[in-house]
Amino acid sequence: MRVRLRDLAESLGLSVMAVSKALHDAPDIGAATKERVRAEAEKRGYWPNQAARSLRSKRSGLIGLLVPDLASPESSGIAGEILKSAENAGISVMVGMPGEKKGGEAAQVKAMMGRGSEAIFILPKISTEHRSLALEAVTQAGLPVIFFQRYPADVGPGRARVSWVMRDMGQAAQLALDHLWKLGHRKVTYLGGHPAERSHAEHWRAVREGARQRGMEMEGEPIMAGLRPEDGEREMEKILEKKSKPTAVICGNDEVAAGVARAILAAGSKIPEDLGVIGLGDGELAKHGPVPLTTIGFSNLGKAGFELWMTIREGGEMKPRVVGCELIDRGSTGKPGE
Amino acid sequence: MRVRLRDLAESLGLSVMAVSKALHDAPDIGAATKERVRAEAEKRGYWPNQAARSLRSKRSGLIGLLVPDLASPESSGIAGEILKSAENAGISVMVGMPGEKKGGEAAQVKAMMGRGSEAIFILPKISTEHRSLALEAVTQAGLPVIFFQRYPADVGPGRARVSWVMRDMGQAAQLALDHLWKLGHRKVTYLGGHPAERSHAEHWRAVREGARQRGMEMEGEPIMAGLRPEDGEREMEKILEKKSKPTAVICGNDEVAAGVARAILAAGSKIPEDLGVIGLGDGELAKHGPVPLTTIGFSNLGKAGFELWMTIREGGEMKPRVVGCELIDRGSTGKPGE
DNA sequence: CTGTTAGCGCTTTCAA
DNA sequence: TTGAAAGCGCTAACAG
Repeated sequence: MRVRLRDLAESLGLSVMAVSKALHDAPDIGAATKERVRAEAEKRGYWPNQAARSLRSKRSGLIGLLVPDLASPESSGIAGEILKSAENAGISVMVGMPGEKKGGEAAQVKAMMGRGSEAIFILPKISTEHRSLALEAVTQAGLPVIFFQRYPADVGPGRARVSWVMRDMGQAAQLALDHLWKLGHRKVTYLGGHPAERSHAEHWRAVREGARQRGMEMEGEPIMAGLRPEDGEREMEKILEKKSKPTAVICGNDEVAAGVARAILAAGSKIPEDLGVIGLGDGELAKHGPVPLTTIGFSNLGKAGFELWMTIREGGEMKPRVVGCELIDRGSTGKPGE
Repeated sequence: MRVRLRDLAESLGLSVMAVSKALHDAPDIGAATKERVRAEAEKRGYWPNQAARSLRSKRSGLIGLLVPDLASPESSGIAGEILKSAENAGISVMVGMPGEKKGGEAAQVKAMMGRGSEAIFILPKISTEHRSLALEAVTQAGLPVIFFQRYPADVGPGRARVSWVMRDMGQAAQLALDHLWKLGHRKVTYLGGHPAERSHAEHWRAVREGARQRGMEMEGEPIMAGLRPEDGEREMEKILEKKSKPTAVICGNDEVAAGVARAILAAGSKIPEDLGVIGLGDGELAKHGPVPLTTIGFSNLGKAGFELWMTIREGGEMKPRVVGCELIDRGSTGKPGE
């Protein structure tokens, strides 16, 4: 932290205020002066002390982002989208990854608010129960909160300054079913995720409804046994031992689908000839896992959330948003029994 | 930003200073007073304004982290390790992901310094040429910089306040070669990454040297054609068309190895019976890619870097560090020709 | 068009 | 063991 406004002011023979205004391109400063100031600032390598700035003014140009981890493609993907949007808008981001330590989330949120964050973005963990503590502190302080992908059960649209962006799981289900239906599949199994997880429950429900409407048979109960590849692998092994088998498996995410694919190949069956697999998310494993996966890709959730906040910041509405999706055919689905 | 020290002071009938000291557990405040202050702070939900604090004191408890992206398992992994270490130490982290925009890096670094960052952590992009600009600004400000994984060519240990943590690529090469040698492989191919990339060049060099020492034959030129799965896939297809083939392929990272594995399977060959594959990094694709990969796992680089900084912060040396590795056998290697 | 005054919330320094 | 004074670098509000 070297050069201050005062240093510039002194060497230019101006007041601190004039320099500040010039750098902010205020309308009441002469063009010639502005130019002189800018040149000097450039020459001496000035950059503003944001701590001092946000102590004084309301806008800090800083947001806080809470992530559960960065290992899963889901969270690192969304986090990356947010960081990119933030850079384009000239906004800085503090990132916190609270561990299991009790009160860790609240502590991180307080640190973010203490540094002047204008909003808190939260990528919740799957279990969203104990979220409320952190949320309490934030909303009490009057900061807007944006949730991504899921949100705790106890917040409703009535709650002050809380909003969220979600993926359209209903559309995702329809796309998958349409695709399979057109190929000729009439019997499918659902292999999903965490039942307490609203978006996954919704996905499953939409698949079941959509299948019923089309007159498609759902083989077996929905299997909600986790979202990791090993979960998919384990459950698929069980399915393969049964007499009655589906012709395709709709998965709750790409990781489960990767595990499913591995189990199918390990059993000596072929994809898509013997069994079709369809993922969700278009992540790394959909492209480079056991087989290239037909999957559902969503449009940019992080960007949508960031834009939602920008709207709110300018006084706009807090209405939650839903982003759409498209089917990406990589050949892990085909006509059944071919 | 609600309750201030002043508010606490007023309701407790103390001075602002007494409250500040009590919360900092200063030695010159009575135990009873401390307790009263803490209780009140808790009750009213006080948390400090860090902007004001770092305006006054030297230690801000904030660091800046620059990442090239979060999509690759490499960068998101290290970033996650850093965030976790930071949480444990009660340090906040600003994260920037500069895009291609010119001057983006420098701008982000300035924003970090402007908010009082005590250090800048950099996960460089593969091409480290134009790094110097950002670096210039930081070192000029006297902040320590820690590089992860690679560092620009123009910084040496002589340079003030710059250090780095690296992976021991030599050891990684030795582990891979030992493993293959013991299994009976006598002819291997190297399929690596970016030649301008110091650590990958070093890996390749160590593999070549190690092979020579053991009397192992290197089949073909080292192939440095990229680090993505599609690069590995494409190059492996070429190798498979040749007459003279190796019995195992040593890859520059897990992603390349995943591509290699896919090409081998696509050609109808078996892993490890027809061809062994060995990765590097123990990432997601090593566990859940086309086949489970035998690979080299490194110990926690992010943590090592964070600890290096903590040492420096307490006045310790800036000596760069190197972290070790171990072989993880997941069965993509076996006896040749079996 | 440019400058002055005041003060954001905290901590450093020094006095009581 | 506690408190008063001063000021970190910046900007809102108002004068000139």
